[in-house]
Amino acid sequence: MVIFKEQAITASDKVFFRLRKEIVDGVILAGSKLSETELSTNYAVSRAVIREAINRLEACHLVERKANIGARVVSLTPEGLIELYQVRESLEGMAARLAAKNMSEDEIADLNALLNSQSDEVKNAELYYQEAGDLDFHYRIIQGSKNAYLISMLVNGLYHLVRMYRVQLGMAGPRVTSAFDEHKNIVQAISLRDSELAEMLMRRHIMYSKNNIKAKLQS
Amino acid sequence: MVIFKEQAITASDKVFFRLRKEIVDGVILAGSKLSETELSTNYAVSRAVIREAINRLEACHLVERKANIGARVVSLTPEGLIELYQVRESLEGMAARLAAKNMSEDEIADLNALLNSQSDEVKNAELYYQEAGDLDFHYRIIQGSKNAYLISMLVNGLYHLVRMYRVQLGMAGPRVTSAFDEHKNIVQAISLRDSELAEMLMRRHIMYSKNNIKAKLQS
DNA sequence: ATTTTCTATTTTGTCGACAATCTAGGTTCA
DNA sequence: TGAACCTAGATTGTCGACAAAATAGAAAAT
Repeated sequence: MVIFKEQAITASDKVFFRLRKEIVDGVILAGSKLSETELSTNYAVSRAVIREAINRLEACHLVERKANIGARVVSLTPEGLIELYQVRESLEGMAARLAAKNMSEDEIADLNALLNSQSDEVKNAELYYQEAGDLDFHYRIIQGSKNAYLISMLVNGLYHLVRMYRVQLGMAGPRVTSAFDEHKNIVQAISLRDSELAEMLMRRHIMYSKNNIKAKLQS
Repeated sequence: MVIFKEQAITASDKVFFRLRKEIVDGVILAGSKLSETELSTNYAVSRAVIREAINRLEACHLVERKANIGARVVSLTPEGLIELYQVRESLEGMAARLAAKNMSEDEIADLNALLNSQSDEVKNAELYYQEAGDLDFHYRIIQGSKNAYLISMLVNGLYHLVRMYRVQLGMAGPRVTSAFDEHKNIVQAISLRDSELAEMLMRRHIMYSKNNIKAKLQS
């Protein structure tokens, strides 16, 4: 299990993490207004740290802010989802390409081990896979790219939005096993250091995932 | 000429734009420390707006901040340049693909007109092209993708860093004419609505550009 | 009745001051 | 001599208050 631990140092960090979690999980509703004064009283902290947290949330596209008016949690739309996955396809495709070049043999071995352990879960139909397992897989590829911008944009930026769509649209679909097979093929391409293939497979994988979630959205 | 006008509403906006410009242009040296108190006295503004501006600069990867320590302007390295162009290749490739699908006929006509006007400049060897003309071309493709995330990440995020590398490495190379031809081919692919080709050509174009700037870096 | 204008209230933007943390320099101890 | 430890100074983080702008509601005009 890849441990991606963000440690909160300042009060602003804590509030940022907390707000982000509540937005992703839908505790704070999509589209709702974020009042600085209200949050500062609720969280027992000054408005300055609330403002800083909101600014950071804006930077990862979780809230939209207008000058002199305020900040709102983004609302989830079919168009937004498609645009998000287009960017994912592009960035994670590149990540897979770079991972095939830059991952160490040890990291690749770990990735294979992860897949094997997940294989059992899939056989036992533990739906747990979709949520955490899928994220874990993608995180490792992204980290394996060794590209700081890529990692930052995806991990700190877009992935929370991806999770927000998933959580709030209630993803527990029947795509578990097929996604697992796609993961296996991607890892194989990386093991062979075939960067072209790795990129192509990853792009397809995300495309399928987009189609799946899109279908859910229309139902 | 595409007008991409950002209007400053708050004091924080003004300081952000100004700091960003000075960093990109090298007025504030790469790697140097940004002291909040010093900046607040120099710019005759409170520390709060300086902090907010610095946070925004961090979001577009122009400065790096450490808690309780401070913020430094990023330093330019060969590795950073390569990683930056890898992301550009990925994102702008996707932008070209989407532009081929989503640009209106009018927008494509404008793009062709832009290229024709630039053609004269290139013949007359007005080096002006490289700086503004190239940016203008790429901006239009990005906007033509109609993907809000893509636009935001590139225009608000990475492009200032790209310009920082260009400016501070003194780009005025002999790549003007060949880049122009590559632009022409990309536009042609877009005109034919051939999204696959448009993406591929854009990726190659950025790869060549990377190799060019990398060669400069080593000289 | 509808629209416009004005006013009161609320919300965001900015400021200066205080608290917490880090940095640098010197001192003490082995 | 060198390393660990303290102390003073400077820097960042946080706070509460004021200024400026936007919103909502009532009053006035058509």
